[in-house]
Amino acid sequence: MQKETLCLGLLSLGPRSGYEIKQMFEGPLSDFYSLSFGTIYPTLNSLQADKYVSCKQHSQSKKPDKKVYTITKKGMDLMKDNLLGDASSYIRSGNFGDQIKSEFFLLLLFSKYIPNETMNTVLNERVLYLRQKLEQFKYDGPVPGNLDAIRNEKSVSFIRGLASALIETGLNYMEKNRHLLKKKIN
Amino acid sequence: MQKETLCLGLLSLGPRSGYEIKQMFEGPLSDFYSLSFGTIYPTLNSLQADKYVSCKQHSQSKKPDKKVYTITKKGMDLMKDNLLGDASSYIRSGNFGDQIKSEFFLLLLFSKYIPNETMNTVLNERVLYLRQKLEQFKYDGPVPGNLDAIRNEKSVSFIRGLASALIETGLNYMEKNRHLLKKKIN
DNA sequence: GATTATATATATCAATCTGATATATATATG
DNA sequence: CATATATATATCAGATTGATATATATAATC
Repeated sequence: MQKETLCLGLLSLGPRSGYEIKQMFEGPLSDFYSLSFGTIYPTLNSLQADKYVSCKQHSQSKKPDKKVYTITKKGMDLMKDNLLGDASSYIRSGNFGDQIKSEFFLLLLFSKYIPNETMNTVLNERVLYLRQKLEQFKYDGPVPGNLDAIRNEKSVSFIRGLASALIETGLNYMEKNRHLLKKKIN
Repeated sequence: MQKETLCLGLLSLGPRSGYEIKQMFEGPLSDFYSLSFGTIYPTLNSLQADKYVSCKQHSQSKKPDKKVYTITKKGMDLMKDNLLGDASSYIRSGNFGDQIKSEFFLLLLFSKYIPNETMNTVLNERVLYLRQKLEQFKYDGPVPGNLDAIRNEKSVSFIRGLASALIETGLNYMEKNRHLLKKKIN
């Protein structure tokens, strides 16, 4: 999916600044996708130049102006067109997997060259992290204002349910099978 | 993990060409990590220049020479040092998650702007893909020669078991809950 | 039998993206 | 009172990808 479509999609949930879009990537979207500031800000500028979004500058005494972007009708149209195109490309591509870079799995793969105590800590920290993630996905209380819209999306309940189920399976598997990883060669 | 450490780690399983390393990323490693030719070839050249690997040129009548790299003692030492450093960094970083870019989840997220029939195909193809993946992870028969070594790593049985469990959970969840995604706004 | 597609094999590079840094201030923490 | 973190935008060197070039063998399709 193009960065433009993704930014428009997030702005379709309500007006937002670049900083707040980044917060969505760091927060609820962090397990599925991310873009850096170096991509977000130039993308918003180019979307504004082409009238896909409008921008209101909120001067905040002494802090840099907060630029709040609102998606336009033209922007909504482009977003829908692009999403349909992206879905069709996804289907045609034959590539239905996700792009993953997992430091954790690389460490597992080469674990025989890593001291047992170190690998133990790696596994313990991963388990702790997953437990935290599980809580996050199950948590149903209030969230900060700028993250509220995404939380209320219907598709997001489906995704959160899926993520919770996957993490629970992962945790159970690791508890039952981590003894298989003992013993290093060197 | 640095690309150098990763390439050395794969060469520690046995001598290999750059092309064969790429095949590992396309095959058994594809769900955990990947590097492109544009990264692999220059990395191997620099590892060779610094004597971390040696290289034997197998001239094959009319095809480009196959350059088979073998990890040296110096290379094994660097690999182990780096792996220990990487594991320690992983622990200290506080960042225990994986880096993921999932076109599928983005399409789910914005599914209300995508026609029902299109999303249906997206979900069907994803399910088909996951069923295939599951078979792959459970398959215990013979694999092509250059992929044999990684298959026989102890840690890989742990990883394959985990992956199978996760995919099964994902498939079950999607079967039971995909009805929740029906109905689009537009 | 001819053509097309796929596999083997390395190499290079424009375009893209990230991670770091710069700038400036407010607020929380120790 | 000093330090760290959060808000907020912007930029860019360096790293990475995805595409392309080169060359041939083999398998599939027509």
